[in-house]
Amino acid sequence: MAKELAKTYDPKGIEDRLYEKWLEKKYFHAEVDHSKTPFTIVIPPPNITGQLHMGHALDNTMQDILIRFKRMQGYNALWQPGTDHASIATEVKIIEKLKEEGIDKNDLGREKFLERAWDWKKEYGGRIISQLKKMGSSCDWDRERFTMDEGCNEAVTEVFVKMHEKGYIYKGARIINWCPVCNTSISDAEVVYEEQAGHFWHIKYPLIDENGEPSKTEFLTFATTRPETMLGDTAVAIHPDDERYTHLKGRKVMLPLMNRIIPIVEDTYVDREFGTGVVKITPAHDPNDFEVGKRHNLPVINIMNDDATINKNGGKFEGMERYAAREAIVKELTELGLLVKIEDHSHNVGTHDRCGTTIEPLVKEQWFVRMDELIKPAVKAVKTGDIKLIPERMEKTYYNWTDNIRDWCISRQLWWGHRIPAYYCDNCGETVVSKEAPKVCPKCGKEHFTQDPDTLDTWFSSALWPFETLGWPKQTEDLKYFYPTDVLVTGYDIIFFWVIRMIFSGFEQMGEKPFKTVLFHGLVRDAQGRKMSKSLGNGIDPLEIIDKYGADALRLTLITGNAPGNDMRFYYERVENSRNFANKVWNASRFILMNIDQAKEKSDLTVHTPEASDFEPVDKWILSKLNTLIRDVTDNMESFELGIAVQKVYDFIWDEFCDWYIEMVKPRLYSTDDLKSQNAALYTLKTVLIDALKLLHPYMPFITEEIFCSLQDEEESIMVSKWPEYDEGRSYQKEERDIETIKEAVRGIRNIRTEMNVPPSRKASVFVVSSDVKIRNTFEEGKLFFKSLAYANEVTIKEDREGIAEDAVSVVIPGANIYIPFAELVDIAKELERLNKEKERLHGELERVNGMLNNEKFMSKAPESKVKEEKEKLDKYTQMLEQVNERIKALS
RNA sequence: GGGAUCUUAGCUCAGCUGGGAGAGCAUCUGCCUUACAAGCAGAGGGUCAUAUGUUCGAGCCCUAUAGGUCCCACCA
Repeated sequence: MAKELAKTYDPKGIEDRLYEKWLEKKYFHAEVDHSKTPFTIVIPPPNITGQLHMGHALDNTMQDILIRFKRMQGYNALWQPGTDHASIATEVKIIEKLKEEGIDKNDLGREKFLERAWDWKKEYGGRIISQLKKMGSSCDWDRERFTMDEGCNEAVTEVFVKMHEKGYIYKGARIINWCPVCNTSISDAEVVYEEQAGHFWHIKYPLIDENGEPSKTEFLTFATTRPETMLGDTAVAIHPDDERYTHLKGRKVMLPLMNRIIPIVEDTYVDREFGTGVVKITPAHDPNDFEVGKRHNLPVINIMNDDATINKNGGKFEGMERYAAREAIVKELTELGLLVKIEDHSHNVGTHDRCGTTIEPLVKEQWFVRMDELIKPAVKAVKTGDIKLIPERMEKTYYNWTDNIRDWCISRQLWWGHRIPAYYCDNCGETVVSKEAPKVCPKCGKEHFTQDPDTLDTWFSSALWPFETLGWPKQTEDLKYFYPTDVLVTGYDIIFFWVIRMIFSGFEQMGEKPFKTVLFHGLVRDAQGRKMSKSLGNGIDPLEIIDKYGADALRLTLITGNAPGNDMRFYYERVENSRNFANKVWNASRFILMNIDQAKEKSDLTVHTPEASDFEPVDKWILSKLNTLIRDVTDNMESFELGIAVQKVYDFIWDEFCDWYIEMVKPRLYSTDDLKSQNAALYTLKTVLIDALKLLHPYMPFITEEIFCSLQDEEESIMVSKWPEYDEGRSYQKEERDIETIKEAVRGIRNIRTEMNVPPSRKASVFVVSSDVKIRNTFEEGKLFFKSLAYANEVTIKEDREGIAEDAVSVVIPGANIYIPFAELVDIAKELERLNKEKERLHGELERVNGMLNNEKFMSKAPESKVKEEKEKLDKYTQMLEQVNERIKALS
């Protein structure tokens, strides 16, 4: 006995209850099973500081769709979940929280700070997980991991030590990006450039004359956007071929304010066309200058402290904040008459992606990963198609990065993260990189070591995510079975941070790609197309949407109306539409359940598999349509066209199934005359519904499960049911054509009635006239439909139009004329006008078809099937035109 | 400077390998038809940015132009 369903679909309560059930039944859990093919997805681990936002909602919906689809297809589907410690993001949050309590990070000390961090993790780390569950995510929660859990720590140390041994990881003093607010180095990928309005200060340095004194008349003028860096200038550069400055070769200039004599060097880095063709060189504070400095053996003078104040190398400016120093320096230069002019200048300024602070390029000792060799297999994998990126254009973005790869700065001056396994001998300073602290120094034999205080870039551990979560460095069965994973689903915005790093790490550590396919999605933007952000306050909370419309509606909204990899706009009308669809599915199901129950009550009919002969054409029509749908949807999903696939299911359920099939079978359900026919109708309704629900389940897991359970007598779950398969034997071409003909006739009649302003309450006789016996048979079988769908009270099918009122309204469809005589209708002029319009349309069609068929080139070059198609159209339109002409003649 | 991408109905967007332009929302007209008014039946609305080419045939492919968005580089 089926359960009673509520009148409108209310997801509240239902969703949580079903999710609990799934968890209890362990449907999400995957174990190694060699009788099945694995299908694996690792989740992009959300930050423990995180709250679920629309980006997560989209990302996880896509993954859940794929996992549920593959699970139903019989794969051993594993969705590996977990969270990311998110080094800097979390550290910043904790510092903020400490600040509220009036505590300074440094006063607290490293150990206590880390205690607080772990407390934070305990408190908030689970929050996003519970939010993912609200989305319906079918992750294997028994396998939940954390990038700083024991196994991941082990993996990170293993990789660091191994790569150091191979020379891929090295320590060196190089120019790095420094965030003076976060007090740490950051990688190139973490720098975002912002167009800012600034100035160009044209400054001149006095040349040194033959007496070794600064000249009062000879100067060298150049322009800079950061005058304060002059304190660290160690040269001025010109282009070797610049004729304007040939006479200056080998000479020196006086660095004002510092009173330091610095050389003029020649370097092709200088662009002669730009500015005055002269560049001041500050090796310690500019990446390009650093390179120039290396080429000319220039000293590197660091003038800045870590907090971006001027240090002791800045002379009297020591202690000043960088911008204050800039002002003071410009002022002094002006007083000295060395400032030539100030221009407005807009330029790109590097800022820290976390905090927006302008970064300072500084020379510091840091740990780096050498990239040139590592990247090679990662490039090859994409080039050869071993790893597929969807959409394909992402490959260009990928190569753009790999072609210009630079060494990766991985050390961070932070506390929350994996501490670098490098130890320094307290006695002789020897560096030892090893999994554990060394007992004695290999160099001096002394015992005391201090571990490097720095931690690793958070992406260093997430780069290992696809295999560390499966047990690596242990050679587990899980690893052998589930690796490489199948699909990675993520936003295109972290292709450099994460995707590329996972790929080269996979090849380096595992000797195998981490995943076969990367499915990229875009950003979810607000209704105006702006990025959702905290500062704008335009973010929409997915949990609020779930609360109001249900997780299914949210999921459907996020997955439709958007091409892969494109950004999408989120607005409420779209969610409402999804919610309405959920309700549509709900009510169609309710209707079917009601009728199954009523058949039982009234006729003691239990729905069962009918005899083949019990099926009516309309049953075969919808079964055939469903069959095609199954094939198309499966194809689309297998090629990751998730939005297209669900759109087809949507259209099928709403248009074909609800608006046509259900309406067409109603008379059979309401009459108890023919139980065989009624059974066939009920059986078809139920079968089609169940398969449609299955196709829909990956997208809308909750509502489909709820209905599925109501339809099944035994306790089951749709999520472990079998994915429908295309069945050659269920393709009914003739019935498809016949029902389409009837639909066309019904639509024609409805159309005309509306045009004639005939109210639905006004029933009319309908005559179908066709000289073709096959068409007459089709209509004979479909007679009933005109009564229920086209307001007919009587339907007559005839070979000719004898006996039908002259002034009857008519609809011309291919192969038949349909007449509706209205007693008082008589606007013949209007009817003629309509027929003439139709005639014109048909003329147009014929013109087009004839154009093609009379074109020799078309006939010789177009594929046969296309020619045949057009010939059939020619016949059809010719015939229809004749019919219309006849009518016009009769009425004129 | 390099690259990607977009320009399709009033709005937001689909349109997969070239073969008669679609959806949702909005608008207009009828309907409380016993699953659903979160619904049903209909209607209007598009020289698919512009220009060239390739092709029997172009929204789709080539080239150019205009405008928008984004990514990378960072000329001090």
